[in-house]
Amino acid sequence: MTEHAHHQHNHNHCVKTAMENAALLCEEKGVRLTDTRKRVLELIWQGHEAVKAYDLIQQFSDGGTKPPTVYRALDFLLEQGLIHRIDSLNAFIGCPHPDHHDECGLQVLVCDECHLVEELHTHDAVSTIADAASATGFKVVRPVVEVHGLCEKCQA
Amino acid sequence: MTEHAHHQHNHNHCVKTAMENAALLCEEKGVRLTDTRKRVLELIWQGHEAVKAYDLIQQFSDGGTKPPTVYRALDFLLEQGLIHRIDSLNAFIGCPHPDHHDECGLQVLVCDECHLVEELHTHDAVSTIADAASATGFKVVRPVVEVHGLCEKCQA
DNA sequence: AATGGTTATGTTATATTATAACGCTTGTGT
DNA sequence: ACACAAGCGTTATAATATAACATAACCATT
Repeated sequence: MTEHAHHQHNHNHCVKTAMENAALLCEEKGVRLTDTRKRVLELIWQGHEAVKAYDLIQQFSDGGTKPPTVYRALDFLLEQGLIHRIDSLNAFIGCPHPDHHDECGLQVLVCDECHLVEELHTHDAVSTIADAASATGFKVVRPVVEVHGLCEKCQA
Repeated sequence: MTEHAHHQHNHNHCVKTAMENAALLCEEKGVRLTDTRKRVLELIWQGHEAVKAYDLIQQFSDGGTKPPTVYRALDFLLEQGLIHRIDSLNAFIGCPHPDHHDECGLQVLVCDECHLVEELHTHDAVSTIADAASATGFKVVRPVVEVHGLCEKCQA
């Protein structure tokens, strides 16, 4: 059984857990999880698919929420490690375990069909790459692995 | 000695080789390396740093070259494997070995200071990740590794 | 509860990156 | 020469993201 059985799960539980973790983490760090930030995080957690910034903006029911507001919230959430940015999609995804910050960088499987994103934590792989990098004199700061392909569902 | 001694090398040679390889490859594949495409490839090969699309556009001395022209050339060069797109930078880099298409996906070291990009080919790492991916039922199509950090020069 | 500093948000404008759509030109095979 | 496909020019616009400055909310200290 993998960490994420996406097929058939009570997603409300995912959202609830994520929001609780976020609240705790911000409490601990002494940073403020304001309404806007909370709202953006909730919207991102509507599913396990990566979400685009302008989709978030449109989902604000008030209709008056402007790009900078949302981008600022996204920046905050990124800084706190509550979400990740998927560069190859220009999109954002909730982090399921914002508490332990990752030594092995960000590793994600990205479905090209449905944009489902699942995290990996293959520590071996990244240390192999880090070694290769160091061998060339490069100082590794932030390894990112984005594996594109098809999720189980979309392999129909 | 690594593949790229960036510090002190005759870069004209890099460009020349790249252009020759490109010509050969296109010949072989029966696709046309037109003037625009050649020009864009040359401009990208002005250095080993990733180059932004709009910088390319501005570097066309005629001044009349418009975005679609350059983006079409970039699309062509990407399709032929003559360049790579660095998602985390929205930028492009020449591929030093467009002839053998890579089973281990794209792996690059990206300097956050100077945007120097160097390719890796750590086959092990990617197979480790691919295994982990397969274990979750994911079908890997295109693994991408972008390691951010500091190149030798920029570690001052 | 007033004061003042810091943090967060609102607002307007604009920068940056990329593509759609359409018509013309050029190349290629017959 | 002809027809078809591929490439390019041109205009407009979509999609993504940030700068700059004004206002408001928070909160620590008086």
